[in-house]
Amino acid sequence: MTDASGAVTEALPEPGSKRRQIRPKAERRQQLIDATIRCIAQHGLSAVTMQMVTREAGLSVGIANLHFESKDNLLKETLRFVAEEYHGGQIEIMEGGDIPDLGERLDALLDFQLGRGVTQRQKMSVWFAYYGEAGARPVYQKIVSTVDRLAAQKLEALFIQIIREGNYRGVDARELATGYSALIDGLHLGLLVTPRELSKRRARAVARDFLRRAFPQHIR
Amino acid sequence: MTDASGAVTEALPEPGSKRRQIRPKAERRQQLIDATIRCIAQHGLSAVTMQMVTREAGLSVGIANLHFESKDNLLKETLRFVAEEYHGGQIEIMEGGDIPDLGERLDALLDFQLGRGVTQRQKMSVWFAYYGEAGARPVYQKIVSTVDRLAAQKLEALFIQIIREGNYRGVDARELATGYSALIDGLHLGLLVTPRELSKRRARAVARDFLRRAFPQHIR
DNA sequence: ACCCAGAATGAATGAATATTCATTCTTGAT
DNA sequence: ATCAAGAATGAATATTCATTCATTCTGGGT
Repeated sequence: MTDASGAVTEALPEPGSKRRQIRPKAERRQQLIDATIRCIAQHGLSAVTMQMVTREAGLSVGIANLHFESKDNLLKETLRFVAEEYHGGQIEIMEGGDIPDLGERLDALLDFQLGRGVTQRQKMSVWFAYYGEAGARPVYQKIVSTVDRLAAQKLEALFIQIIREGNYRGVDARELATGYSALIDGLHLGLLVTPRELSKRRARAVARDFLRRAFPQHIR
Repeated sequence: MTDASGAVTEALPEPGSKRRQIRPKAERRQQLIDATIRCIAQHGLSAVTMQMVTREAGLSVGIANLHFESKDNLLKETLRFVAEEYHGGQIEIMEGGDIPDLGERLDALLDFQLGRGVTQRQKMSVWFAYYGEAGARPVYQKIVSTVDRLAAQKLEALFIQIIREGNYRGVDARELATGYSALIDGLHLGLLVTPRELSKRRARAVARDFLRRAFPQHIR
């Protein structure tokens, strides 16, 4: 620390800084997972290399195998993170202690699912990159299924409440929940693959229409 | 050909046969594309190698670069084939000279989309493997968009006919078409990633429900 | 002031893989 | 029979990449 400017360089590691920083394991893991997400989004899952990820994270190659045992494991943990972030967010809204009105809660859910946070190309890319491999990799299926099932149950429970409150007839909560989830997934897909044909705005309109047709008293 | 059984071995190349067969270019290309589809379905896009594909096709490694210039190109052509097969099939049904009744035509479409042909894990796997990479690969986006747009137009046209025939009110054909397509994509995804939660049977019920809610006179 | 546990580095290693091309083989025409 | 065109082969090559590990560095504890 013979730096003329003194101790100011301590807090933030400057961009060009080559100084070796020692940080706790948990922090490095997250840093690497974040870098992995960006790499997958930009280059595609099949093009991601360890060198790429560690460079993106501003770290050396060896570190990835220090904190995760292997590339395989890093990819697995990255999927787990994205899956939990997405489904966790949904579940929190659906349990929704902070939004008593059921119609508003539905709207908040829609906002989360097709709003800025999730719809960012980055996250969508990652999501579908893994889906693409899921057919051949049971590990990925398992990670997604686990969180998926819980979210599906919460959605069904919410729909049951709404059906009771609105006294809707001839509507099966379970079937509707399956349909709504599939619709959202399909819209994400459209936003990712054919962004020219499907704007975020229109995607929200389509999803809202689906809900309005099922629960006319609750939506709009 | 000193084979005791005579000239019978001529027609079909037997499984264990090492005899070099010369076939026209178009046939070999298709053979390689078919093998690629099977490999992607079984091992995932990112694990597919040229050796794997050519072995699956029962051919030598050099041949892939003879008929396609590169692995990249083989993958591109495989996507084009799958996309055209899927969307081509849909479009044929939607134009449907052979099915005059519009409700029946919708049913036929649904059959095709969630029936045995398309829903086979193989085809779905391939489909979504590419979707996963599409975020990072404009080439894939372009191939899919091209056929997708045409299918979307045909679907919209069909819905317009149905809306007119049924005199349905407050229904936007374009929006409904977007929603239906997204729903089908989402259901395919569910069948692929969480087959335990979503049976083919239930997927069809969900899609049918969507259509019935929009066009009650035409569906069931 | 000194130490050392363990965090971080990156050159080296070895395995995997796309692509090439000299050679061999097949087929249909002559 | 013979031949030429071009289809098919697969050993060899060059590259890319995950993983290892001997070494260096950091920062909190004493």
